[in-house]
Amino acid sequence: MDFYRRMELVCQAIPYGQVTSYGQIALLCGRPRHARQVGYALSHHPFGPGLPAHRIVNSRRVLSGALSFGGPGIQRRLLLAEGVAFLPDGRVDLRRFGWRNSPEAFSDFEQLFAQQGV
DNA sequence: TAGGTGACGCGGT
DNA sequence: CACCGCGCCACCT
Repeated sequence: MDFYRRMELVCQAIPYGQVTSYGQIALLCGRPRHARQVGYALSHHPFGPGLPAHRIVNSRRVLSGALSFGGPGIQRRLLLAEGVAFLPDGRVDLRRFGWRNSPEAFSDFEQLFAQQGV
């Protein structure tokens, strides 16, 4: 499905050391209200290696997919390795590491999708 | 075809 | 804030 190919393009655009949410990925894919599908795809769809899925957290800033990275704490370790800091309660500090998308980002992705035929 | 299931999110309390 | 209910939607029985 095109949605998965769009997801791959968007996820690969998440900057090193930054974090975003399932809903934001869906939005950038041009599919509002598809946050659950992003989560579904990450756990079922065979994306190639190197897809930075660990940079995606839920809107509560919690690492909900811990068990899907091969064990508890793996996602946290990957993020710490790229310099992402956590709050005392264990949640991600989105204020400092959240991926901010400029309004132009949406049209930029639309252009990329068209160019890629998805 | 109908019903259940989530790596989710928002609005109300 | 935290907690809870409800809406969401592609997939899989």
